[in-house]
Amino acid sequence: MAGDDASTKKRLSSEERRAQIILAALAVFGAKGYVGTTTDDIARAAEVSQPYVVRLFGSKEQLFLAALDEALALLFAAFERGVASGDEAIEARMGHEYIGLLHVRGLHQTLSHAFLLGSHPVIGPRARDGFARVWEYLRGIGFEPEHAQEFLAQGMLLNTMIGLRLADGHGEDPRITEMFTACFPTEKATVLQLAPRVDEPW
Amino acid sequence: MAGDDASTKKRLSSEERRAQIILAALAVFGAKGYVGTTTDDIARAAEVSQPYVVRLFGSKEQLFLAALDEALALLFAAFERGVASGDEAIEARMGHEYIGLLHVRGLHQTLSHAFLLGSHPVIGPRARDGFARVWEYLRGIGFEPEHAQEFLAQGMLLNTMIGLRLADGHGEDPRITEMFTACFPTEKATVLQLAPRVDEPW
DNA sequence: GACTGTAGTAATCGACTGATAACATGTCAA
DNA sequence: TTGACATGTTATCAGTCGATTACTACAGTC
Repeated sequence: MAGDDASTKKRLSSEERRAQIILAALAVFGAKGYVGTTTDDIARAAEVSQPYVVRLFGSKEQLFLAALDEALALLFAAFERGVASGDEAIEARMGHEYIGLLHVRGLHQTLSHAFLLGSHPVIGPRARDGFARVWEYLRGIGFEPEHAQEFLAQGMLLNTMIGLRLADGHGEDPRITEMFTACFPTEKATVLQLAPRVDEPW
Repeated sequence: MAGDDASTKKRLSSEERRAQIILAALAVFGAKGYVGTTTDDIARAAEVSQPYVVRLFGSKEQLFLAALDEALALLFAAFERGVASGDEAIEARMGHEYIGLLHVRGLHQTLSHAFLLGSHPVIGPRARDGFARVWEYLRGIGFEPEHAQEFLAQGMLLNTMIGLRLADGHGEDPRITEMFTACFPTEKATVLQLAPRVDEPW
């Protein structure tokens, strides 16, 4: 009951601090987008000063790239777990792992934002490569093109529902309730529990 | 060969001007996002002054809502055409119409951006309602929940590929080429021809 | 052919934001 | 202990942007 509360200012190694800031950046970039997020937003979320965020990563752009890399690394790690785990069909296992990534606040939405930045001279190429690597991975573990396409499509639909904060309409709007039931016949409770809500600051 | 070039400044009714600015807004908002777009960007695209854009719509936020409404209206009009037209399976007809909307520059991406603004106090609710209305429409014309979900998922995947400017990688990156072939077995040429490119200003 | 309402612009401003510079503080080896 | 480097902050600035104000000019009407 003492020692590690918010008021305790502890010095971290730059590596630890970078990792912490990247997680904060995923949450904020996910909620507000690349342009809509200020470096000060992220600094507050990570409980450091704004100039320190800029200095650790060089620029807001570089920070976003670091957050994108982290999101993709976590995504591939989840896929690996899906491949390794047992029982069900592989599509179902991978789907479960993808939903489980909702534990990482803002991950799906940061990916979505990156995927909408195709025109950006720096972020665009990186985002395209990340997406192509996902395709490559799915094909590599044996997905036929049609299955890879179907898996990606379902993933993009989940991303959209998360980014829209649709979970807030579940139980209020019958159309949305029906949608959740149709989209997540077995995982609905999990998604509703893990999905970010509109009233969250990020 | 005379009279209607760019240098000819013609006076329009406010209704006509609004319609013109909304089309410009779809293109620019689609390419740069809500926050990333300035009212001056849209004003230049529509060849009017920046203050006039603000005055006609009240605020940038209201302008985005108008652009979102227009995108949804065009979407439902396309769906109506898909329902009415002949021959193929209804899913295929609707899909063709959705791809045909690529003629409206920025439409798919503006929708995608709106769908990522779920946390926005004003835009979020409108975007959720728009999405729910799409679901409602699909169900209303006879789509079973599973088919509606599949149709939406494929649409979100198309949106993602467009927003990523993936078409630029076709022919260069074999992974991307394969993806297009898998995702658009019959419509690939159309999509590649109509898809916006990275080098477009918007 | 002046009157009047609508279309449209130029000038400007306050708030915000990413980045830089200068400074402060903690930690660890010798 | 002390130096020296890495961690971290305060102060500040130059550029940008949405919005407001004040002004101009065109078109139809009586």
